Parts: sequence; structure tokens; C-alpha cells
Amino acid sequence: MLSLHDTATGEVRRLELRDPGRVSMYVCGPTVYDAPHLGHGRFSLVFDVLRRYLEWTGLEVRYVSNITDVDDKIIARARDEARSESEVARDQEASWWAAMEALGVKRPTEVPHATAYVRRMVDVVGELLDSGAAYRTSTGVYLSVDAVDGYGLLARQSLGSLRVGARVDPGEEKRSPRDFALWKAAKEGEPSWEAPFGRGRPGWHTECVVMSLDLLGDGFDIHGGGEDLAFPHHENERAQAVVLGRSFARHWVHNGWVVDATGEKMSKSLGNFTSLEDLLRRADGRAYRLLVLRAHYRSPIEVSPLTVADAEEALGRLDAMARRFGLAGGLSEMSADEAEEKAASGELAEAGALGDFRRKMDDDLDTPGALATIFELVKAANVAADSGSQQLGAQIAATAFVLCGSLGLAVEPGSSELDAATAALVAERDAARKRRDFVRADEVRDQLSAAGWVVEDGPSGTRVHR
RNA sequence: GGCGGCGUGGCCGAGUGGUUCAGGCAGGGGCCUGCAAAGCCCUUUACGGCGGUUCGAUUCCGCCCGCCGCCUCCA
Repeated sequence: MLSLHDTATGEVRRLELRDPGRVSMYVCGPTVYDAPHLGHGRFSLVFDVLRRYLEWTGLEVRYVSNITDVDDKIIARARDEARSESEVARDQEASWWAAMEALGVKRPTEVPHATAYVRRMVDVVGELLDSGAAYRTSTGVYLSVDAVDGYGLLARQSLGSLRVGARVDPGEEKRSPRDFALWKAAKEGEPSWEAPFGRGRPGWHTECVVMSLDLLGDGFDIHGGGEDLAFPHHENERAQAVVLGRSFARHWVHNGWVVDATGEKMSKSLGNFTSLEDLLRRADGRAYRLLVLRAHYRSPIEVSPLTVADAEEALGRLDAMARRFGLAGGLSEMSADEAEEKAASGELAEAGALGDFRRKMDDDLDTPGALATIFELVKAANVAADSGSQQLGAQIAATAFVLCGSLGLAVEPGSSELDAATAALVAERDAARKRRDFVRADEVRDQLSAAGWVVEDGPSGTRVHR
């Protein structure tokens, strides 16, 4: 069974499931006010890999990830563009899913939208008011963090040691600067909903606690997101659950930053971010997945033209393997159990590698180690084939292919479907080489390369792909 | 100020108290090839500094230097 680092304890511990065989996980999704950037891509990939790996090992995963579609920044953008908030949210959500598809991220099993949960949030805010931990002001409803046992757990700091950052806005009438908004009183021209404590809209920290508990139930298994969400966002969600007397996430998982070539965190406020769209225009989405997998999920990753190109080269090595051994399709969906059966029956080679791979993944998702296992298989497959054991090579390669599939890394042989003109050129090159007319053969190769084909000569003649 | 992380060979990036090696990429040499491509083989004291513990530390402890993050919207 998998062990994962838990932010609440600061330790790697075994994942103890609420319901054996079934995993419930909630990952904070995007606020749809702008184009998704590399950081969004990273958390999506990290949790997609976690989800896929759990599924691959035979667990049933319920993966909920929300869309925040009501928020200050959406309102601000709508205002700037003289559009409605719902239009902004709809458009930005569309580019979110387009980017997710390009990255090969599986759709979560449920995607709750904040605006569809306002009723439930109103109920919860009412309960928090009834409990006495929340209070009303002229600007909304706030939760008093002093009323929360163990506030600061996820920051791993005591309440008293948390420095107060921003000054308290006198207009907010908060009792403590760290109190946070559960409900924001309606302002002219902003989206708002009716509530017993006044018309308004929900605060960000309320939607996730409501939706996660509503869909996954008390004591669900994993709550995840980027490291910067640990505090205060996740802490504030937890605070509400504590006040409500409901058991919340059993395990907190947070991923590290994307940093630029100077080692600085990529963020909107610093302006040093790259949109996913920019990256995907320049590079294969699979290369970004590989780049993310090459570092441990809690470490920062450097994304720069250099590291992306490096990942693309490594990906090319995997694709070349698929080409050499004719791997495709269905294999990549083989589960761990099936793979082990096939390894036992000899259909897949290198059974030891399966165990090795799982040991590494089970150790807090050591994806760099898992990739090393895969690349060792690639080499072993090539060595076997080079020494004449084509079949053994193919079995080893198939094992590597299955493991890539478990990480959502779609290894592809590339397209080698030829149009008639290309096929004719290939035939001509073969003929020219046969009669040792290398001048003509080279001319044909140049023509093919100019048309975007990669030319490889093998024992069975010229092969091209792109 | 509080809390936390990091510093590994040209680059990215794992890992470990001690004999042999993470892995990828790039460069160099070789094999194969008509030439390429792909593939394979080889590639020179790698572990921030100073102390300490130890038979032995890159790995443990202390100090120092440097970098980064959270404490405020942020994946």
C-alpha cells in the first residue's frame, strides 16, 4: 500500500483508507478568471498521476475537483471586459479543459461548481453562526479563528506565532485580522444570493469544505493541492469542519512549486509565469508530464526551454522504443494485476521490474525512481533486440510500456501512415540503395526530411515516421 | 520575527553511514551503418564551507555561507 507525506503530521505515513478498496480524494481546482499556467499544470499532473496509480493498483478512486466560478478576480475581469461573470467563467473554464486534455489529464469523477452549491453553503454558514464561532459584520460573516481548536495545524505553527500580514481593513470590522470571510455581503452589480444573514456571495474557503464533505462524506481520504494552499486555504477549510464537529481529510497532500530558471517561484503576482497554452504550443504535452514526473512531487521543478527540451529528448527515447517494438494502444491500459499475471506467464518480461516500480511508487510517489526503472527496461529491451532476441526485447519493452501507461504517459510510435507520394519515395530510396546509388538515395532522404519525415534505415529497408 | 525546505558530476534530478552503478539530457571516444538516424559500449577525484560523532560520512550532529518558500490573493 501507498505511503504519502501528510502535511498535517509532516511525516510520510501509510495511506489508511476509510473504506478498504476505495479512495476518496478532493483536489482544489482552479478559479476560472485567467488562462491556466504551469503551476496549474503541475498540480493537475501530480494528482492525475496519483489517481491513475491508485486505479492501476486496483483501487476504486473517486476524484473530486472543483471549479471556483464566483470570486473577486472573476468579478474584476468581467468588469474590465464589460462582460458578465458567468461568461468570463465559462470561457476560462473551456480553456482549462482544453489544457487538461492536451496534458492527458483524466477528467475528475466529479467537478462541482461553486455557484451550484450556494444553497448548501448558506446552510453551513448558518450552522457556523449558530455554533457561536462565526459572527456578522456589515461586510459579511466571518469565522473567528480563536474559536477553533488547533488552528495552524497545516501551517505547522501555533496561532500566536502567525504574523499578521496585511493590516486589518477597518471597514471589515473583523475581530481578529486572521478571521476569514464565510460570506461576503452583496455589493451593487456583483453576483449575489439570498441568505438569512443577508444577501451576498460565499467566501472561497467555504466552497471546498462544503463540496468535499457533501460529495465524499466525513473523513474522506485525501485532500490535495499546491503547497501554497496549505495555509491559509486548507487550514480555513479544516477550521470550519472542526467547528461543525465533522471529521475532515485523513491525509493532506501538497505539491511543490514550478520555478523559473533563476529558482524563483512562478506566480501571478511576480509576473514570471508561463501559461500552459504557451508551453503546449512549443512542446508536446507529454513532455511536460515527463518533466513533472522526473522530480519528486514535493520538490520544486525548474521549467525552462532547456529542461523542456531535455524532457522531449527523453520522451523521444520512449517513443523510439514503441516504434522499434511496434507497441501501441491497449497495453497501456493493463492493470498492475494483469501485468503481474502476464509476467508470471512469460508474456511480459522482467517481472522484477514490476515490483521495483511499485516499491518506488509506494514510497511517497517516487516517480523519478520509477522512471529510472522504466528507462532501465528500455535499455534492456534494446540490448536484447540488438543481440538477436527480438521477442525478448519486445516483451521487456511491453513491460516498460505498461508502466508508462500507469503514469498516464502515452508512449507513441508516431505516425507512419504514408500517402502515395511518400510511399513512392520510400520505395525509390530502397531501390536506389539496393543498386548502391547512394547519391540518389541521399537526394530522396533529403526530400523526405524536407517534408517532415524522420528517415531510418533498417534491415528491412527504409522506414519513415513523424 | 516565527515556521519550513534546499545546496549532488556540463545541465536536470534521485539516493545512501562503508565494497560497483540512480536515471535522463548534453559533450567526447568507439562499435554498427555506403553515409545518416536509431541502438549498444566507454567517458576523467559528484555530493556548499568548517568542525564533531564514527574504524569509516555526501549520508548523522553543530555552526557558518548561499538560495528559496509559507506566515497576504496565489496551484
